[in-house]
Amino acid sequence: MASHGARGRGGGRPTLEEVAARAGVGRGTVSRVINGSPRVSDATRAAVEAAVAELGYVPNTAARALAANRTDAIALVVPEPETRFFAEPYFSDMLRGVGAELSDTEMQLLLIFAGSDRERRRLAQYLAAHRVDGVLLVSVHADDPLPDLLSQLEIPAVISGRRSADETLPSVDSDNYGGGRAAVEHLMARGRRKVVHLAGRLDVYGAQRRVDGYRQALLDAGREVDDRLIVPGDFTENGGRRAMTLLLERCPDLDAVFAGSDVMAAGARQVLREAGRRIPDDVALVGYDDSAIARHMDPPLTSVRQPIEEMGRTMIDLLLGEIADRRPAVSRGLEKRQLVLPAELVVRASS
Amino acid sequence: MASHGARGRGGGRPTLEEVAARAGVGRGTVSRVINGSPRVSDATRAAVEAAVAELGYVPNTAARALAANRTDAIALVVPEPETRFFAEPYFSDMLRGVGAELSDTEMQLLLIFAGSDRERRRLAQYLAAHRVDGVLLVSVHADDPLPDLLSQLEIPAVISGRRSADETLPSVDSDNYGGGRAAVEHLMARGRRKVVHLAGRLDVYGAQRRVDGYRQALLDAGREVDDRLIVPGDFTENGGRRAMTLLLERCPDLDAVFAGSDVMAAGARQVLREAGRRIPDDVALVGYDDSAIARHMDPPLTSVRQPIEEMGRTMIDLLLGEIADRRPAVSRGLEKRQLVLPAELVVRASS
DNA sequence: AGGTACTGTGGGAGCGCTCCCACAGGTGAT
DNA sequence: ATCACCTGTGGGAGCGCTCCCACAGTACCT
Repeated sequence: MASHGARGRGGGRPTLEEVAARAGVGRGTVSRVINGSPRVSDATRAAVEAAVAELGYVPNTAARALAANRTDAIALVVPEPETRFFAEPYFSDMLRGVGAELSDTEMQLLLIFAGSDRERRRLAQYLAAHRVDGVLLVSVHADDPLPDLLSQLEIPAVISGRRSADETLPSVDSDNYGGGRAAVEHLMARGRRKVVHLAGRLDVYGAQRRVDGYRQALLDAGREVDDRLIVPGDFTENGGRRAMTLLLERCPDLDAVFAGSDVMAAGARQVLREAGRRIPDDVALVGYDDSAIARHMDPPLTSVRQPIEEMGRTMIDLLLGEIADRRPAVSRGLEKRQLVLPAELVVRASS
Repeated sequence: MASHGARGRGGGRPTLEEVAARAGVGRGTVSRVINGSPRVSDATRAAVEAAVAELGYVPNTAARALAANRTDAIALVVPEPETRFFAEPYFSDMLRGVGAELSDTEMQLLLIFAGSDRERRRLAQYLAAHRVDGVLLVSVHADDPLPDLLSQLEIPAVISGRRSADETLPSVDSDNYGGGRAAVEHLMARGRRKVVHLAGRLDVYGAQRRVDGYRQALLDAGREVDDRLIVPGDFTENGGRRAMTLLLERCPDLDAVFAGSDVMAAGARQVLREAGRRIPDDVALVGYDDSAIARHMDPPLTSVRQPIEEMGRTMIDLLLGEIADRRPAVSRGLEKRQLVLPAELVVRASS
């Protein structure tokens, strides 16, 4: 005459034990049903599921984490201040891909910013406490200590892009080389004779690869590569302006510019306008990233699109694999752990 | 002769027990030191802290959560699709305030989107599992079932804004009434004779309060309020255009418009331009939100600023209080649980 | 001297799971 | 019939903490 129906007395949540009692089975059996083990007869499974439904049972995550030594959570770590995170579509696209791929899973996603030193210290503490099963690291700089910290703590991790040609961590990159090639081949196919390259920061691996693509496209077409026509910007609008100015000086008869980012292309466009060059009539312009800037530029900018959302999805796949691999003490050896996804040229009016 | 120095054998992390052994004290004492209990002598505390440092001890969160029945995590729930989250400065400001206030704490912040039905079901499951100690609910609609779910699960929660005049949940709102008043008083002080109001959706409590402020400012100045000069838009640019058109019809000699949001003000501006009214010469215009739109409008828009970042900080304060209150079985009664922060008029060239 | 009341400390019990060993009962080979 | 070997099941042990009771030691009152 005390309690009544669903959940026992005291407002506490039902436990495995209570479900077991209700279903007339043992604790182990309920656990097996909850975790989808095949070693349960259909009749028993049905009985347990009924009891779960009646009691409104929800597993206690903390207890599970303690007993099984896993958290069912992964972190998306953004080593940038929040402002950049909100400003750049890169991150929201990535987040969408990650979220989509994760929604089929029981895994929980945590978003962690590590822009300031203080935040980084917190993060280190957090990782040391093993509060996540794995980490997704986006936008890593070549000298970032985070990747090393992660492997030292033996926490599964996947990075977007890569730090160098011989990246050791599992990674998902886009084909910067192919993207660069495609941009330049497109410009040549449009009949452009003098294609110059406004490069990104050359200490960023991806930017370097775009340069390689630029080079190879010219060579394959039997043209010469003039290193003086490859001028690095710093990924900013101002850098794009400076580099473009230099390029115009060095090569007044250029008729095509391949820029390593849309933002730099925007800077270049201003300089070209001021120099009286019409786009695309006098000079064709191609950017990189296919960001909002590209679509809203006047004229709309041809740009190389990276499949960021898909990269996010792929990173999750890789990471879940890494996590699964580490559960039994067998490492199934190194499979494909560095993936490269294709980039795609989006042609608009600027070329 | 087996292991060496920091952390024992087997790569496992050190436990409380090991720290206790190392420091030559009992388990309970170490726990007390870790949790900052004052009931420990200075000498003992120092010994324990040394052992902690030597072993690189980090508490196991899962064990703590299981034993103490808390998670040290709170969730920021955004009942919107991710796109809106990234598009509106409101959320990033809020997140900044929340993050700042939380960084002094051990609390972890989770960001959860609940835009789609699917995401909502996941969230419900998540909350039922009590995976967070508390919830911050931003941008709640009047008919949202989430607040009720939270109180049913007895999870501490704080909402931004409020659903009605008699909001039951702890909440942090900004002074929409005062903001509306300030806008209108400012327009009258500038010598405007005919101030009309382009209102927001009237089923949104905050929008309603802005109308109240508009009314009262006029009444206090001894003017009449004509309800036909209060036209609701729907917070969109188009809605602003439609409402403005109507207002011009009803009151051709208006010389000031108070709009319930910057976006609607932008729509109103277009209609005014097309009607040949100059801003601010013929018509003064004031918006609400002080968003990026306001700063970039031509002319820059006078607007009412809400202290969103501070609202975020305050929400955390309230929530942490709620959580703390629920730990001992004493409810210290209802204190100030519905806070209202002042709004501030930012004057620019449009008025 | 005995009482009362603190402070500081040790360690048992228990949080709700998972893991795994033990074992019953069935099945098919020898 | 005997053995080997499955499938399905129960339940003990233990994950690493917190909570709390017990108790030694000291201090200060009567």
